[in-house]
Amino acid sequence: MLKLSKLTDYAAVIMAQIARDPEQAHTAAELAARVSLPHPTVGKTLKMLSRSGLLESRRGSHGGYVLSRSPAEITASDIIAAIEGPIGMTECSHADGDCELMDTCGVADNWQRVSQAIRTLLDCVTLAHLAQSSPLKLPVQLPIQSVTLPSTTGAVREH
Amino acid sequence: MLKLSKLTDYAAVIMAQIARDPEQAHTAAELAARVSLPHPTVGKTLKMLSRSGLLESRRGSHGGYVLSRSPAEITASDIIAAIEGPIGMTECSHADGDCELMDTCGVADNWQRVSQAIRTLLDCVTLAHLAQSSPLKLPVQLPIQSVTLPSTTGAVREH
DNA sequence: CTATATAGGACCATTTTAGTCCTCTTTGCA
DNA sequence: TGCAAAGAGGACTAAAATGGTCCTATATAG
Repeated sequence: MLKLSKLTDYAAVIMAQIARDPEQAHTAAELAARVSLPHPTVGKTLKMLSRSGLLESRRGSHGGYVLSRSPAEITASDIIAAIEGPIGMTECSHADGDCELMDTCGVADNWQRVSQAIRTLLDCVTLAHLAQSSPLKLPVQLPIQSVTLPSTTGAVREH
Repeated sequence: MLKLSKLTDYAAVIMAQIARDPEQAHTAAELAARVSLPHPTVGKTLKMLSRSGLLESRRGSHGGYVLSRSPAEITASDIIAAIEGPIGMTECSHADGDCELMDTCGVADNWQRVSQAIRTLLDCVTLAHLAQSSPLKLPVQLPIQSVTLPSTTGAVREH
């Protein structure tokens, strides 16, 4: 499924909420209510986002969370990485992994390129994009079909 | 991590093996040896690939598996979907999902577009690409930076 | 008829994930 | 100065997904 974990999903929703009202500090309780999710869970998510430097927190009464950068400077990659760690499709895709199948694998290199492409794609999607409702137009949608891939007879196949 | 499951990983490696010698039928035992993975696991993976129509199987002695189409006509999407089901980053990304957060979410639409972009990307990568060792050049790598995104001040951010 | 394959599914162990809770610290304000 | 409102950190548990094995049935070649 190549799916995000639930927490990552929550994180995106929460970040978008904050992004829509970036001036004020938001408490976990407030966000939990807005997003209809249990307080402890939202709290946990916020802590993770904060630890990764995507949010700044202020403790004590009148505390809460604020974005640490503008929504246009926070990417989908950032959010995903904050919750799930480095983005990569395979074990070996974030270096120094000691996959014992290296020899027999024969696929690693190209998987890594695919991983890289996905990362690049996610780097292009900002929180500002996610938060707004207007359609986000991604570069891969049409142009990709016309790009020349390294020839392997037939190559691109349309769906 | 946005990671493939181990089985999907195996599937890719196994498919690549077969693709490199597409004329012959390959048995689970043979492939297991080539790929240094336990026979039962390889068997299970092959069954899944076969059930999804990516491989044809022949039973009985001298049986085994063959690709059901040419390597250029089998995509990374196909392989992933065979093992993990439909590709999508979020619950709601493959329609009819009844996510109760629909209202409060406000992010769904754009996530779906991102999912779609990834799908498209994976549709462009064929088994032929994966199996060969020469570098696969994907369209998103450089061009994306120069593409105009729907304006949200600043938009693309480089890493 | 027998040896060699796959088909299908049951089953279990392990890991990952989600979610909760408790205690400690910081901060604003009466 | 003391209290209430917040976050920080981490321990813990329950549930689900994953990986892996095994068993029985079926097909096929010789």
